[in-house]
Amino acid sequence: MGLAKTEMFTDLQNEISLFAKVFGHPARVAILQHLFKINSCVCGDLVNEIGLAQPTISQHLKELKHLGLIKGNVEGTSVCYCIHAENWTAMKVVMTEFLNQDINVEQDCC
Amino acid sequence: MGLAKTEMFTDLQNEISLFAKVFGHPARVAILQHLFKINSCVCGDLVNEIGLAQPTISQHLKELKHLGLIKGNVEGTSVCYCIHAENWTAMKVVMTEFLNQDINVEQDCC
DNA sequence: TATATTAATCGTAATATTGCAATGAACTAA
DNA sequence: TTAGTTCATTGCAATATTACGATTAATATA
Repeated sequence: MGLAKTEMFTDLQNEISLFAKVFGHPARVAILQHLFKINSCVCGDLVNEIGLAQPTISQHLKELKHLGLIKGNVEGTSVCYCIHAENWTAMKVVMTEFLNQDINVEQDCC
Repeated sequence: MGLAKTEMFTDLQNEISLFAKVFGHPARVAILQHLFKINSCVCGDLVNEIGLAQPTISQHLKELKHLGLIKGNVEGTSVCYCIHAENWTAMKVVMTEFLNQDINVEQDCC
């Protein structure tokens, strides 16, 4: 099928999985790391930095933008992409809570 | 292609994306939450709890086990699955560092 | 031994993802 | 206007993922 049955899960479970999915490709991880590193970016830089073709980078940027983790401002012929700080923080709250589920658990069973 | 070009990324970038990918499906998120909640589990419970067919749950468990986030002990005819505490902690270190990239960044550019 | 239970595996269908060449759209500069 | 630059979109091929029915393997129980 290739199609997740999202209707049988909670909104939170679906939200977590959507954030995780966008981090589930090394190119998008690399793009985000680069944006954090230089704190401002245009797509051309990323093509040179990462090594995938321009349409491929553009597609990954689109997915990051769709989730709100980055924003892009047109500046002449180029586009300035950067992290969306508020949305990143909001995402971090959700993901951190998921990752920290283990803190109140006593012991594993087996 | 459907095939990530992992060779052009760092080990850390690939590691992050592999962890994220396994969280990129709500069923696996739900399985992990359930395992944390009851702190011990057999597959049959998960089938009832989550609502997907038994082979589907088994497949998701396999992926979680493959990454080391859960472990399964055979107990008679059933299998006791639980969180692999050490590996979960190790994963959390990697993912938390990735999520906290924003803490030392001054301001977004646009 | 025969039957039941539990979970893994196999096989397959449907859909999603990844990657890129080709093209297009928007702007800049000569 | 014409040519160049930059990035988005389209279209397609290759591969991955998701889901489940059917089956198998392993164990338990009558």
